[in-house]
Amino acid sequence: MHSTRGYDTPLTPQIFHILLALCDAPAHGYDIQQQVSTDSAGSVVLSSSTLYGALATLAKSRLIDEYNGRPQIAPGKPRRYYQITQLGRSQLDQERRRMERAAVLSRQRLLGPTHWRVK
Amino acid sequence: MHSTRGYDTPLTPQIFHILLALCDAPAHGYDIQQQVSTDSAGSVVLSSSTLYGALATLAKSRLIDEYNGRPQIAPGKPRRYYQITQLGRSQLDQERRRMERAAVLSRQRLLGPTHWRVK
DNA sequence: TTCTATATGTCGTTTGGCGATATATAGGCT
DNA sequence: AGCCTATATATCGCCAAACGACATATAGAA
Repeated sequence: MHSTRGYDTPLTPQIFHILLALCDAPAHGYDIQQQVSTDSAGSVVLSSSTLYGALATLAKSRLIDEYNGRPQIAPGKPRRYYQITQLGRSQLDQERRRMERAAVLSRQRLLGPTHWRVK
Repeated sequence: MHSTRGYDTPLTPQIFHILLALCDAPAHGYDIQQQVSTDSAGSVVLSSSTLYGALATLAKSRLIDEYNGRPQIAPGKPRRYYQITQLGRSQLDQERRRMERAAVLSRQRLLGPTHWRVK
């Protein structure tokens, strides 16, 4: 019950980019969606179903915290804000290390060692 | 019909590492499993169900080709070998570019610009 | 002969990603 | 006023991906 195994080990590209988008400052859903697109140069485009589903799971596994922002001026639906936790940061950093390593390996193997060894 | 959407857009870490493992030379399943573990420094460990399932899907979407190797010496089950295709290489390279960009961004945001800007 | 490593596979379940759809507000254009 | 687009949040249901558990077979070392 309530397992909440939470996101662990390697993060999916989608989850990685959501956490990356929250790295500098808290944001609300729509902001995250835009940020992910620009961060990934258009290669990761989150549908709203993916986005809000992922945010709910991330909150349950405590990689992010959610809270209500005040509705701007007039009464209306309060925006929901999300911020990354310390746990979220460490997971993101772990994934960052894997990707850095993987990027180097794939660069060597795809482009050849010629591009690596200088002079 | 025949959709087989095939692996596109961003690759999952698992699929990425399988393609990476096949980058230098063709290999059989068990080799790939070992290679992925070492390539990822233990952060991606493929169960056999994930491995062979993914290999079947990759073959169907033509990112890899499969063929039977001769059973070594004595008669026995022929090993199944897998090799990456040109399409597979381009998909891997596309993902490599995304990861390189993402690695730089996350490094900056996690470690701060201090580590980036020199002097 | 027992144990471990090598080697390949299936089955059933859970989770993740996403298209379709719904709702609501704000601002600009005609 | 009527319409369009962007902003903003959310649910439902489908399908594919990931994985634990299990099954099987060979070869070599202890």
